[in-house]
Amino acid sequence: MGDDDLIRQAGLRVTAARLAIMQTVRAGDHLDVDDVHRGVRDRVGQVSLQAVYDSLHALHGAGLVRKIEPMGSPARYEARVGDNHHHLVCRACGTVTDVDCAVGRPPCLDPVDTAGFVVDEADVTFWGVCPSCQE
Amino acid sequence: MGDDDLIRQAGLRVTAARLAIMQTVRAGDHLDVDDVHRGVRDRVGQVSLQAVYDSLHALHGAGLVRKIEPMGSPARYEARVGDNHHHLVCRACGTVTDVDCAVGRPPCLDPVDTAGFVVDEADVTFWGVCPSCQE
DNA sequence: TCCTTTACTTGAATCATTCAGGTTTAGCGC
DNA sequence: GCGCTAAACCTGAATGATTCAAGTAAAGGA
Repeated sequence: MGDDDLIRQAGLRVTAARLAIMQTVRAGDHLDVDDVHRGVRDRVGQVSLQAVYDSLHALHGAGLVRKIEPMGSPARYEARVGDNHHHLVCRACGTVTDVDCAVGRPPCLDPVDTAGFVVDEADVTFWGVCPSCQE
Repeated sequence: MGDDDLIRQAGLRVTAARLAIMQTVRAGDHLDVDDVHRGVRDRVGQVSLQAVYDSLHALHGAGLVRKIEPMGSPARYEARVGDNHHHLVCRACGTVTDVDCAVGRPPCLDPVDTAGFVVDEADVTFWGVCPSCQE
């Protein structure tokens, strides 16, 4: 299924900007809003930053992109959705790397005591230093 | 050991503001900077907001307070440090609740493939709806 | 008690993100 | 294909947590 169908199926209108956002996010690696903006303009010409914010918000709401917000840095977006993967963030350079979960299945998805909460998402971030920053 | 010793031992100077911050954070429950500021002023009178920022930064760097930043909301601080506990955040009201980890020991602290990262912290946030917001 | 370093103060700046209002356009019904 | 309406997009300004800057005060070792 193409991006246009995915977008339409989510009840959103298909526009050149949104298709370009999907392509950019999919091709990139944990891009921030400016990265996405740049990628979109490379593909379809002038698009306002606000349109990128708005579209990312809509696409995120539809579950087509995932948003992560490592502490202290701007929001980043990725196209890998639905699976239960987590992130390694380098304290030195800020690089974000995907990592599958330790436990085979959603690991911490079931904390022993949920205190009555209805939990629908687990957001796991590992902090450390990446190989190239260890020197 | 009292807060003054903890602070001194971390190589920081002991001031009324910092003692008040420790007390406030310990007495409170995932307070944001304004909450801390208010609590500090209640204890020792006028203290600037920037002093609170600065001291929280220093105390956090020393490992005396923990900082959490749920996506989309201002930073919050808590006094429970060193143990491996995580957080439940309510999507509706933003309440933060402590939760011990599913696995007995640091759970996701060892993702199968660390991609060469030296991991020193795992930050786990569960998103859901709290009991009182479920109505 | 003195001195140096650290903490604190006031005031302004930064920057990601959001809000506001007006204009364009996707995509449905005719 | 034509027109309509809501959604998407635009420009421009505001917000708000956080940080920076430069000067003043005070902690704590000599």
